[in-house]
Amino acid sequence: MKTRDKILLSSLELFNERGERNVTTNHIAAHLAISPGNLYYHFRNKSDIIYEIFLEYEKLVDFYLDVPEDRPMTLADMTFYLESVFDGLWSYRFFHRDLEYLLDSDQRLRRDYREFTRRCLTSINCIFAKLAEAGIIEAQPEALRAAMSLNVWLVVTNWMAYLKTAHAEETYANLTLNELKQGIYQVLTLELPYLTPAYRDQVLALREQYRPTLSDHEEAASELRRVASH
Amino acid sequence: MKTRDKILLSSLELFNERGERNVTTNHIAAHLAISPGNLYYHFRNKSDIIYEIFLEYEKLVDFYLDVPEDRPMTLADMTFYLESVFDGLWSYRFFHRDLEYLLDSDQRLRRDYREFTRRCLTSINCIFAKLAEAGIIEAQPEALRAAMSLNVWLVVTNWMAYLKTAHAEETYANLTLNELKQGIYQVLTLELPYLTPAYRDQVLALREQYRPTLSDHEEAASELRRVASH
DNA sequence: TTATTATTAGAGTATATACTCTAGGGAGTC
DNA sequence: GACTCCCTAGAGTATATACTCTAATAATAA
Repeated sequence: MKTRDKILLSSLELFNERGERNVTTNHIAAHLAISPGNLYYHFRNKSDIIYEIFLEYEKLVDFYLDVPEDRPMTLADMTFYLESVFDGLWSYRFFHRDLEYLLDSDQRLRRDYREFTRRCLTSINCIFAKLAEAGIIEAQPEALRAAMSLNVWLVVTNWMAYLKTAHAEETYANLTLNELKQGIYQVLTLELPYLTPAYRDQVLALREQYRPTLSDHEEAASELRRVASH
Repeated sequence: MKTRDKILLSSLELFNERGERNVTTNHIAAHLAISPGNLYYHFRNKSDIIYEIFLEYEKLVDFYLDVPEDRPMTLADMTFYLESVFDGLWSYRFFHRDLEYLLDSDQRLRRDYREFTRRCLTSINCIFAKLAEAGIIEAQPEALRAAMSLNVWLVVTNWMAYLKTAHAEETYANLTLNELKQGIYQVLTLELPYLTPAYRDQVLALREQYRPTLSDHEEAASELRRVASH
């Protein structure tokens, strides 16, 4: 693998683990066992690394949220959207953590992120529209659909912060993808009142699969203790 | 005013304006025209300043969200809760911005904040229960009410970040309290499907008062241009 | 082979940041 | 006056951080 790509990969890994604020360019270089000079040969500065990582993230989510198909939407599609979005969030989880600072230090990123948000909101809106067409949820006036979409966005992008600040017992490090996906339960809660009788039970069953349990966290905790005892 | 209080006040002001990450203890001292030594005479470190500010924030929100009354809840009460919570969020807006980092650097704060979140969620839950008792919203099973409360929390605590990252055209500095309160529109959107016919129209009218308009932002932008042209 | 270009090492630097230390001023008390 | 206690100034420090510079090495083209 090219050094440039290794830098991006390691940066993402370290950012996710420790938070962007706690990871310096020197850390990244040391982690790769390369010199700082080498890192700066490939990237002008830290912002450039972050920006490129954002572009990957953006591409991934844009790909996931693409709503091209002429066929009606199914529950499986909706599940796929939800799962994918939370996968993306997990893979680039450092990003939303320090978002405001990142956008303040890089105007390109601010501009691009704003457009990214706009596209995501449009996609969510579109998904709701197609869910209504498919008879899964009741059709709603455009204004309400827009407000609902925004609420979905808010819940999705804030779910991880909630887990890390309010839920995690020890440090946030032992957050798992499974716990993160319990955000799907919250998103489906938003849809609940709009479901058509024909699909209500199916969606309720789907939602039940993501119901938060204590077990995930307990597993993580006992795993930690196990590891620590060695 | 005592120096100690001045430090807390200035810190809050600077944190809110520029973000905690961009405000050093030296900045705070300089802003007050006191020496760093003086600042460190009153506070052991930066974390202690932040912690004390959090205690104020906590006290304020606990006060706002108190649900003591034996009398049934009214729409006016609900409006008060919503307005107050967003006022609090505004006054201490730096806090949620850097929340994760702050909690990572101060275990006391992490513990207290977790309890704080729990209390807030309980209050929201309680408010929903009393709204149902008062016949403003339909009664819901406990599990659903809990999930709804959590969604309200997620929307409320993430609304500002959304505005600052996705909405603001220039730097986030020109965010206004008015814009922030449009978050109430989003919260009421969550309640919409659960409203009883008796109150539906009233709540819709209330919600309409917080409908996002472009005007707030345009005003802020034109104000900026006016100021800049001098 | 030679010339050129791409990559890398690693020492080094300017700046910032959180925080310390010593000396002393001012106000009240004996 | 002398003593004490609270408060303050301000120079200073250890460390970290983003980033630079030069020289050398590997890869490639002529």
